[in-house]
Amino acid sequence: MSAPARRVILHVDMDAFFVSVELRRRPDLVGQPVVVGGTGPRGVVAAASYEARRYGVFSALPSAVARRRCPHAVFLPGSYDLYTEVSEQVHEILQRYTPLIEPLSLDEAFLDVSGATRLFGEGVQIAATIRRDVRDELRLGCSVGVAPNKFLAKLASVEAKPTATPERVLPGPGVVEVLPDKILEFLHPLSVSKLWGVGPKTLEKLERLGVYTVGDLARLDEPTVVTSLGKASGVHLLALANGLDDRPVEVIREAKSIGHEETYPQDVTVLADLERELVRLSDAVSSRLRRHGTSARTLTLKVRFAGFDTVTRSITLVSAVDTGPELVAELRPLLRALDVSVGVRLLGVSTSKFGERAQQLSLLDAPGSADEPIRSAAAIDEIRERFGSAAIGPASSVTSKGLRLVRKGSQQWGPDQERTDETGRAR
DNA sequence: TCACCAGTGGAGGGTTCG
DNA sequence: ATCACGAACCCTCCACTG
Repeated sequence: MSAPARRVILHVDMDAFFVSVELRRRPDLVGQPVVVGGTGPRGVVAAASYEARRYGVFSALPSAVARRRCPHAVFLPGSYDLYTEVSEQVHEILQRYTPLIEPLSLDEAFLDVSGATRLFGEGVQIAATIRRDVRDELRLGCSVGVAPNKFLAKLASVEAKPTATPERVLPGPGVVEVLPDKILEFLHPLSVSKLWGVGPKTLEKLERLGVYTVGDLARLDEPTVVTSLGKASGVHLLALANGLDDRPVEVIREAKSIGHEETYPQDVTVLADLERELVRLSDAVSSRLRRHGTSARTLTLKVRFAGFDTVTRSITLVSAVDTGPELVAELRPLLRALDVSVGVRLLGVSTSKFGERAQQLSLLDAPGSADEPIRSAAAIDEIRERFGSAAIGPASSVTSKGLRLVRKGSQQWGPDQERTDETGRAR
């Protein structure tokens, strides 16, 4: 019928978010290289100030490398709860301009402001207003991309950002718009690696086809691209290369998997220790499942060995489960089937294929029968709710030596300095 | 009985993103 | 010269069904 209305999409991206939040309470560090992230030898950088970026420090870089590149940088461990809180404050500001917000992470969001322009002005005007609000009210900087679709808005926000060269930090324009009639002009000169979905592996494949820029890709025919990249990825990337992206801004995205994984300060070689860790992880994941009011049919165990090679082992059940013991019962055999003698650096538990827990059909469900684990799990959840999540842990997460294998609390960017040697025993 | 086909779903691995 | 964590999505292989 009628042509689809032209969309106005914003991509809002906080500048060096975690670092900027820290600098609000450490004004003495403003202008210095500051790094937030894992502090241990196996940690990674979560965020780097633009001054640190001058030295080639960026997020996901191993902390050990970052230290070498920028020894005089200030390293901070990071406070995830605070970032979550500030992220919500940013979200509240965005809410003033549209309810159509799709958070991408703590520091990024898409906004569909197509219906807001009459009230608040054109896209760039809304973008500038948001930047002003965030700066004045939260003392934080952000960059905004404006475009007819999500993908172009994201590329535009990159152009809007400050840049760090070895010599200095250059402020960015803050807001960049890609006008509908300038799309290909903007897009085609860009390196194909800027496309959303083109990582190192895909880039290699594309370069084998002689593709270096987005324009090069746009000139290829679909069969060629599909043969090289597969059906789904090929079709999608080709559309992007032509500036086409009709994915809507999705306010609510249902989680499709819930999991938890941890890297250990030292490789674990003792199966019994890993089984204890399995109990801990299963307990944590099942608790989150219940908090989401769901249960899972597919359970996946992930093991990263000392040599960094990684395997997953999964099992799909007939009916969904949501308690720690149930997860452990299914996953332990999968763990035992692996040879862990080389050492394990990471263990993970993930759940997917969510569904309702199977109803108890039996007429014989006396107390102490099949639904008992459900009730005790609910009781544990209630205690955690009231006294904090550290209040209860499975008894088996305490080793025979009475030592917790891993600290409580979140392990967001890798293990801290190893602490098992407090006892004088490395192991 | 065999070969093939289409569809579905599980298992395992891989890639990408922030 | 080391490499986190959480999640989404994709691909390939395979078994099963009709």
